[in-house]
Amino acid sequence: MRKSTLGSLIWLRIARFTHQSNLLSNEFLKQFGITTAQFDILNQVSIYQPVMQSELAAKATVSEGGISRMLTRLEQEGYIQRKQDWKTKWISLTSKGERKIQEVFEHQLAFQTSILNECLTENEQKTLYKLMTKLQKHTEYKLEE
Amino acid sequence: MRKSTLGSLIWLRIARFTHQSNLLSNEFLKQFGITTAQFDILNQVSIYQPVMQSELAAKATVSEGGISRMLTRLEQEGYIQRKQDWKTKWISLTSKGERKIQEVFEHQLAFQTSILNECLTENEQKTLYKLMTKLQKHTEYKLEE
DNA sequence: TTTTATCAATTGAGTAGTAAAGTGATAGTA
DNA sequence: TACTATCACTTTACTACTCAATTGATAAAA
Repeated sequence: MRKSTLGSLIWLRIARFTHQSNLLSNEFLKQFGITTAQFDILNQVSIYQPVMQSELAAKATVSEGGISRMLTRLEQEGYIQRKQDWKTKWISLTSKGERKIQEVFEHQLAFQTSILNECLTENEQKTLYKLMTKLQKHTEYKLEE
Repeated sequence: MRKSTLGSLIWLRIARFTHQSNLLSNEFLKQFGITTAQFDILNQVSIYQPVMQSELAAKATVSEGGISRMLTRLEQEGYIQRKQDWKTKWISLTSKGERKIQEVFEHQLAFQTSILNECLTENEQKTLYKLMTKLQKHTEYKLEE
């Protein structure tokens, strides 16, 4: 039918996993009234706050337009605040956002950990982590070119 | 700061890789006048044609509403055709779609293969493929529950 | 001083994903 | 015959992503 290479098969597997895990994650996060994308942004903010929008966009590998709109929504819902300082808006979590991210993070962690533990041994996980790190760093480098 | 498990770190790595590889793929596919999502659908159609919409949605793990709109666009651009047979629409590629998918597939294959080859040895790729397959099959099973 | 460049953020148009409600034809049942 | 269920698909309303054009303020140059 159609010839493939090991590389393209890996690519396909990862794509499938990601798609499916996103469905699972979204379903899981629904109980917290938050989407996967929103969780990612809140998580980044909690790590780097106070952070300017453009920097946050780069950290989350999202376009500036995208971050602008997401933050507008997150601000409306009271999870983050934007402090305008000259032309820069400094983003940080509100206490509501702080509480939300803490709560979700605990559950999310348990959820992801259990899925991995259910199908891979600790050694396998170590190997997978090592290989995925190599691969991810490489695409990161490719993107910067 | 924030505690993590091996499982959650793997999850994060894969998410990052996927996000970045999507950016790369989209950029790459732009020269063929097609998006990543469209390529995925055309690829599935080429494998399973003639296929009904709902089945295609399941194969691509996309909602029925989503597939409906995507197919409308792909039909407008002349890549696929929908033949109504009672209440079912049978999807297949036009010759234009057939040519496009062939052309893109060759390049896409070379592109993905080279990225993997640039950072992992053949043995590492074999291991990664094995581990990712385990993980993906597991989430697939989880989704069906 | 006025003009121009630059920079951070926003906005507009387009694609893509979801859930949920709506369509329209057929099949089964009262 | 009429009523209801079901099924495949479409539509609507929403979030989220892209790129490209725009805004608005300040810094640098004429």
